[in-house]
Amino acid sequence: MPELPEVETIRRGLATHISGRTIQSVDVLHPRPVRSHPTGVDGFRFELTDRTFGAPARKGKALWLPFLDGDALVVALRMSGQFRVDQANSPLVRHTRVRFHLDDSRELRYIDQRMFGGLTLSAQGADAPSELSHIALDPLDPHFSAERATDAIRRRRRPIKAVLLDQSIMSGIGNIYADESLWRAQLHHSTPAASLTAQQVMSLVGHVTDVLTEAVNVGGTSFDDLYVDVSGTQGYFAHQLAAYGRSGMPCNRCGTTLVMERLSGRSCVRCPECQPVWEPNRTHRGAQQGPPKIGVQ
DNA sequence: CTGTGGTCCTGTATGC
DNA sequence: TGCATACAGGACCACA
Repeated sequence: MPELPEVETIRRGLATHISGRTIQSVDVLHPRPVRSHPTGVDGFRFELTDRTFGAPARKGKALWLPFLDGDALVVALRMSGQFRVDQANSPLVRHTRVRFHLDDSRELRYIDQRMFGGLTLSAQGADAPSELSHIALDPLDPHFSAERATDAIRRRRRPIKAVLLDQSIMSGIGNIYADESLWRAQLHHSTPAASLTAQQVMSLVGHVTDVLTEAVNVGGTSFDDLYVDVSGTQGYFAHQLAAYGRSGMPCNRCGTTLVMERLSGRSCVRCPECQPVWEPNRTHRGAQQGPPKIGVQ
């Protein structure tokens, strides 16, 4: 569920609350989120105890919590994972799965309704966990290059939305911000990425960066309690969504009724007027001409 | 390299 | 009210 803005909001919350804190003990309330740990639930509890958190980090939607000893806890929140930092004796919210008892009479709690997510101990992963090496830079990373991302996107012939959702090309985007970015760029989700001009893709990458930045600034998008920050507070970007969740409502640009469609199982909301179906050989070059030349000088 | 569909889970909304 | 079905912010896998 959480996309980059939500994960970044969580990361910032954790940075202020758990950096420098030592884990005194661990309770695993459900084994599923710890399924990747080779020595099981008991091994996980034992190996996490007595470690001290450094500064939480993020790459796209992936989060990791470095320990001062050089290892890290890699977190995949997937659809419904979240963290809370609460007083040790405060009531547990529903679906609390793992509790880390800290040395300041508070607890870091991992909550996950659907449990698609999980926690993985990464050996020597404090700086750059190998588990995340396949994930590309996200648009808010200081080393991100819009030009390189544009080249990588235009090398694919798949539908542009599928490319946006592919975390190995450019990371951080999920279904919400993909629809928002495509609406801003006035592109249809099925348009083959390779059929777009460099200018169009540069513009799209710019819109992606803008949307993610604006969403981070208001704490992400909350529709319900499935996404809240580490204090339980909702984000406010839902009020600014132009496409996602607005099918049947008027387009903010032209007033046409937005429609919902599907692309390989994911819902897509678009404006039929502003984001028309892509036709080969209409305005831009066809995908059959092959990928653009890239990386030349 | 593509696209599709199933899978991991739980909960909610909708329709009959 | 009960029951069945579809769908949900993600990502991985097998398969064609």
